[in-house]
Amino acid sequence: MLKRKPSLTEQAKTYIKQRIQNDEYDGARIPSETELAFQLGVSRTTIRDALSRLQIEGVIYRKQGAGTFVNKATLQIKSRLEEIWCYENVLEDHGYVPSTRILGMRRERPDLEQSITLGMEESEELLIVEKLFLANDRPVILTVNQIPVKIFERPFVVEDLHAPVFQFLQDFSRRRLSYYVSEIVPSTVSGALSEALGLEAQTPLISFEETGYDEEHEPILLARSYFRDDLLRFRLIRREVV
Amino acid sequence: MLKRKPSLTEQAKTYIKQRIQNDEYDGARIPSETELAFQLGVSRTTIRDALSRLQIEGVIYRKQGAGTFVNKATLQIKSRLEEIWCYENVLEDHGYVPSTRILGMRRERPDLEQSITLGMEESEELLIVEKLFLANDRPVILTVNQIPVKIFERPFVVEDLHAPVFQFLQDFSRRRLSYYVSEIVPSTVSGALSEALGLEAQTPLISFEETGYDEEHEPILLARSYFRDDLLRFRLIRREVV
DNA sequence: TAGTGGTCTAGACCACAAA
DNA sequence: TTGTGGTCTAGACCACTAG
Repeated sequence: MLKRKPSLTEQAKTYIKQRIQNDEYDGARIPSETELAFQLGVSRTTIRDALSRLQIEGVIYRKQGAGTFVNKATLQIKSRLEEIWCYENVLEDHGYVPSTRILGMRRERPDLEQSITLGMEESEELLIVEKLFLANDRPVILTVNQIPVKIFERPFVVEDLHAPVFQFLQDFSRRRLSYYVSEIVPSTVSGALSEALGLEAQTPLISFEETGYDEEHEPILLARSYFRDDLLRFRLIRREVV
Repeated sequence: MLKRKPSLTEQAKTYIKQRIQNDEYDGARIPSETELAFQLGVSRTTIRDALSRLQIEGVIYRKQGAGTFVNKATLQIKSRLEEIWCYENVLEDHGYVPSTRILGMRRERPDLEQSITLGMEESEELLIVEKLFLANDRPVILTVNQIPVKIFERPFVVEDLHAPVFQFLQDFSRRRLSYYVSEIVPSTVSGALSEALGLEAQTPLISFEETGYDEEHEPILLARSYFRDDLLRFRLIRREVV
């Protein structure tokens, strides 16, 4: 019934997820693992693997002895904090048309903290990019990215910076962005920031202080992002342990 | 080598995690799955299951063809936002001695929004609890919990409110808190809040607006929490999809 | 090429929930 | 009691990495 490549598990996951999104399992109950295995002609282990991944995503939950169910509560959650990867998608999920504007690009020597965090020599330079994200042409997110110049292996122009950071790094450097460790910091807008985001001074807002790592778990970028929370809300699900 | 109950997977996970924390796998490389299976006298599937859970927790990462490695970058992260379950533990993780003070407890009629979110009748009442968390006797977190009175099945006194909410609900109601959906909201302190947390007015801070659900995915509590971010920082790991 | 993690199978038994 | 998900086994082959 299914073919190899992508993996059977991946295909099974997609199959089930689509049926959930099409509301084909009305009443929230999903067929049993044995039944699904028979339907797709794969082993129960493969189905269990697919369901486990959907469970991690929060799409379904299981009750021993009872069955597997669609998680209606979390189905509507748009931007789950842990899953935010590129802001364009977040804005789309909120129903906005995203666009970007490059406010500034320059090279600078890192300060002590930056050079330590990023493992740079003093003589190296940082590329600093200030980028504004707009939702339906209204400013919502301002990001400042700081990337060691030495990781680039191809030249680029300002227009290339409109692409999502991970895309930009993939295209012009030899390192790939794998994950961020983000710290949530409260602040208030002031000066240039209030102008860029179109907010009155002293408005409270949320910012992320982030370090981006590559697949080798080496830090490759520092970022600071500021959000207009009246246009954008972040949600997350908090559970007991794991 | 291992006995049943708790599950072999759970025991294997604990075994590996402890060895990681004791730094017994210096150089970051963990024995191969086959090797671990042999050492513990279980099947490779069991080991893989244990490792998968550790991977989800961010403790290890795997590279096909190369091996399994300790994730040094995330090992130091204290309060991962997704895993926050009770604030006492968060404070302990930060190295503080936690304590609590009940600032207020009263019953009120819910407003329209509250009654809709919690599925209450207009005639029902809400229990409202204001609780202050202290770290080494300094105020750090203020929470306001709102719980429908009808879910309680045993009487309680003010002292019982010092227990973590999930514990309190478990002991005195017939519903169990299963997870929160939290929204992150920026705000500034004012009035009673600034007094309780010992902050100057207008200091920016982070708050959570939360809805707590039971195991049946029915909402059972509303909460609002405010944090002093100079004493407490929240971190999270953001990855691509899942 | 050898060894690692990734995928997959077929089958077994257990724990739990609902009828 | 029946059927569900939870755990576990033994073994197979594939995809990838490193020496």
